[in-house]
Amino acid sequence: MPSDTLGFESHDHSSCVVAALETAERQCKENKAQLTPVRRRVLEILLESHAAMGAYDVLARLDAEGLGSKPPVAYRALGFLVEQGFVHRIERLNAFIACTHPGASHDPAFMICRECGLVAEAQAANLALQQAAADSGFLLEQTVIEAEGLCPACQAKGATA
Amino acid sequence: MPSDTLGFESHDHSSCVVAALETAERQCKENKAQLTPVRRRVLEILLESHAAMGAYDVLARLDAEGLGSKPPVAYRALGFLVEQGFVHRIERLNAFIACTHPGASHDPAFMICRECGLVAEAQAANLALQQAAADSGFLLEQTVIEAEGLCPACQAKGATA
DNA sequence: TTGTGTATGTTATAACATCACAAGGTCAAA
DNA sequence: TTTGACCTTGTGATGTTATAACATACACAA
Repeated sequence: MPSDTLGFESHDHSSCVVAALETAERQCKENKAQLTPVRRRVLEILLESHAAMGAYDVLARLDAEGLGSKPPVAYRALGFLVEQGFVHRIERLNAFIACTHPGASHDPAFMICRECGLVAEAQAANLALQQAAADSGFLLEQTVIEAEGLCPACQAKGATA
Repeated sequence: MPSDTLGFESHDHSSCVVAALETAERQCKENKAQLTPVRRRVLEILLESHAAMGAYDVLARLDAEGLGSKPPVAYRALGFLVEQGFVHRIERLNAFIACTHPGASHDPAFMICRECGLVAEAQAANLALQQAAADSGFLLEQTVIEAEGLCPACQAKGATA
């Protein structure tokens, strides 16, 4: 039973991958969206590591497997997965990460370790921001919340720079 | 007395520019940092419009004025201004914007109008995120909070797409 | 069988960002 | 006054991220 870290805690990774893929399959069926081989494979690749990956890293994997070699292939698949909510884009890193709880309601926040690159997903709606938006009449459609800092492991290692 | 919008409300723009420049000058003196001509001009350019500008837009202005034509010139000046806290980077837009209240304590949040591109800066510390970080042992150093939606004016215009 | 919609393949290019090295300027220690 | 340390700028080359535009293929229904 292999294990990895997620949300800075260890978890059963193989079952988490399987569950995420099943959820994606089910939700695509419901939405009449097609989880094609490329799209499915990209989701698998992102699920393998819970770290954020750049589009070109994903593309390199696809290329090695003969699934496509040109940027649009990766960007289209990633775009689809983001649309469906299976993958999130991390603006700060220009990178993508598989969603930790697909299907669940979504206003995700991310904690990014600047030392090891691990990214944890949290639910953290920003009430103060919602208040500020309401006060100024701004119609809030989507929010990006990304925190950078040190994960517990890297703090323990005494990393500072 | 010219006026422009900021935070989606109108304000006295010329006095706001002057005040921001004065604050920058003062703070640089205190920090023994040099507000060189290029750096000062970049800050002025960003202050002119309260919209976010890309590094290459800024560079085009510098080039037109004979202050530099190569990307590093713009990126260095912007990097300096961000470091000093006079300018913020908007990750979502890969763009930069002059700080609305330089000198004040900073954990800024931004509201970005997807229709007209106007950006308002708000103070909106995310308590839920701080709680989540504390719970998981993550040391939170910096947070990016960027909301996208429609500003009051664009809502009034009936913009939807 | 033809049209329509969705997905993919491919070329080219746009947009954003940094590296590496040279050159000038200021200022203080020698 | 010179030397060296440090900061800033100039510049060419390159690296990285992302999309436009157009062609092709395939599936399914009219």
